[in-house]
Amino acid sequence: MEEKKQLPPLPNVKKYPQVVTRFSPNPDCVLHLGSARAIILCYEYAHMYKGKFILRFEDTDPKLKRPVLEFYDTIREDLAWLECKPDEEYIQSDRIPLYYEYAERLLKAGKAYICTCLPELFRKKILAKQSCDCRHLPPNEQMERWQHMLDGYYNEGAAVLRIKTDLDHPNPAVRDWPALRIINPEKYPHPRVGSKYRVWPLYNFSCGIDDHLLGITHIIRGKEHLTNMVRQKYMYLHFGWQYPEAIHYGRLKITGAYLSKSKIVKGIREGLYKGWDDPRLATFAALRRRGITPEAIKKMIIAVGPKSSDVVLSWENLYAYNRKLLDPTADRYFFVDNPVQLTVKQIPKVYVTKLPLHPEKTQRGFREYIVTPDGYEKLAAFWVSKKDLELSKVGKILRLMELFNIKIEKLNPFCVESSFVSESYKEAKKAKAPLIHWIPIGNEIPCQIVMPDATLAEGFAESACKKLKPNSIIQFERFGFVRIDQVNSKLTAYFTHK
RNA sequence: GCUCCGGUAGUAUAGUCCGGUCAAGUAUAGCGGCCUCUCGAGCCGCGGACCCGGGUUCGAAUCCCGGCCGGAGCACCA
Repeated sequence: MEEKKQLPPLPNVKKYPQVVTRFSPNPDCVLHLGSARAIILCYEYAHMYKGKFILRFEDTDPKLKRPVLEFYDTIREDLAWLECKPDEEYIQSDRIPLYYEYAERLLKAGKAYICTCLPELFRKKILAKQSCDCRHLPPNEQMERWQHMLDGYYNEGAAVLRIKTDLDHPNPAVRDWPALRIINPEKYPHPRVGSKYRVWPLYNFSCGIDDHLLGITHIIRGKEHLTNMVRQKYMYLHFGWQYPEAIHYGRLKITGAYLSKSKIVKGIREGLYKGWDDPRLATFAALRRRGITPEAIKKMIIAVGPKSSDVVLSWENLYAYNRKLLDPTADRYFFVDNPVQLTVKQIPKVYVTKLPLHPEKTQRGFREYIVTPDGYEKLAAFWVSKKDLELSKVGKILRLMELFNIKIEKLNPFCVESSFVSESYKEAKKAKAPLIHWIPIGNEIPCQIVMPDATLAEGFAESACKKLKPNSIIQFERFGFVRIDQVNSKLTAYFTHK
C-alpha cells in the first residue's frame, strides 16, 4: 500500500499571516511534466497551510519568448485538470505601468541607471569590476534618459535600465543586472497588448516586484533561479522590502522523454510529433490523453518532494502510481490484437457466458456473449490474438477464459482449427492450459490502439465496448490499461500502461 | 574558466541541521513462492545503497578538510 507521503514543512511559516505561493509560467508553450513540480508543490503547500495559490503569467518578452494566446488557456486547463486551481490570477502584460512606476522610483533614488553602453563594452567593464559612465549620471539625467527609452528616442537595444548592485560581487552575473529593455513594438507586437509598450521588464524586475506586491511568502521554483534570487535581493534592499522564503528544487526529468520546450516545439514544427498531445511527449495534454491520472502525477511529485538535487524519474514509477489508482476502478474488456480466426468443433451445447466487468467487484456487472454451435460439426468461430496462437502447437490444450477448453488441431497462418475438450476451469488448470481471451466472430468492433511510441496496435474489441464513453479508462485484459479516445464505427484508444 | 548547488540500493525517497536507537526505513523495479478463470491486482519472502580519501570522536550516512562525479547559472530569456 502506498504510504501517505507528506511534504516536509515549509520554513518560517509563522512569520507570515498566510502562506502565499505562485506558479508563474511563460505562456509560450504547453505545460509538461517538468512544470509539475512547481505547480503541485506550490498548490499543495498553499493548501497545507490554508494559504493562497496564485497563477501569474510572465509574458514580458514579445520577442524571444513570444507568448501565444492559446497557451494562456491551455495552461489554465492543465491546472484545472491537475486539480490545482489558482485562487487568483495575474498577467504581467497588464501590469506594465506598475513596473514603470517602480523603475522611476529606483531611478530617482539613484538605485538604478539607464545604460547606453554597447553590450560588449559593458561586459568588459563589469568583468573588470568597473562601473560604466552611465552609472554616475545624476537622477535628473537618468529620468531624461528614461523618457527617451519610453518615447522612442532610443531604438531597440540602445538603452537598458540597470539595477545597481555590488560591483565587487564574486559572481559577475549579478553585477548591475538589466531590469528593463526596449523592444521594437511594431516589429514585435505583444499578442495581448499589441504595440502599446516599447519598454518591457526583464524577468528579475517584474518577478521581483510582483512577488512583493502580491504578497508571495514562499517562492518555490527551479534551482536555475538561484542566482536570480541573489540579483533580486539587491532590488529588495533598495526598496527596503523583505525577500520571501525561497525553495529551489532540482530539475525533474523522465527517462526517454524530452522535457524541453524548444525540443517539443521543434518536433512539432517539423512534423515529428502529431500535436501537443502526441503520446511520445510528456506534456500534460499527452499524459491526459494516455490515461495518466492527475492524482498519479500528484502523488509522484509529493513523493519526490522539494529537494534541490535533480531527479530522473522512470515511466515505470509513474505507471505504478497510476496503476494503483486505475486497477480498482477500470472495467475489464477483451481486445484481440492482430486477430486470427479460431474455429472450435464439437461444442456440445449453447453457451451463455457472463464475463465480469471487474474480477474483484462483480457488482459492477457483466458482459454477456452467446456461443451457438452451428451445423453438423457443431462449430463456432472466434477471434483470438495471433500472439497467443504462435505459442501453441497441435495437440495443445488452451482455455478460452470463462468459457471452455479446446485442443489445437490444425495451425494455418490465418485460421486455426480446434475442438472442444471440456468445460471446467479445474481441468484447464490440471492440464496447465494457458488462458486466452477471445471474441465470438460477429461480436467485434474494429479497434485501434495508439501505443506510447505512436505506433498502432490494431485488432478487434468485443462489441460491449461500443457503449464506452470517450475519456473512460478501461483495462483490456492481458493487454493493458487504455483510455478510450473515440467511439464510432471504430474504437480508438490510447495505451496507458500494462 | 568563474559563481553556486548537490551526491543514500536499478529508480525515487527517509535519515544529514541537533553525531550513537541506522550493520540504514519506505516505495517502485528485480527474483522466488502463494493466491487469482488477465501476462492486472493482492499476499508472503529474498537480494540490493550511505561517491572516494583523510581527519575529529569512545562512536560519523550525519561534523571538518581534500578529491572525484553530477547539475544549475554566467542573455537587453523566463
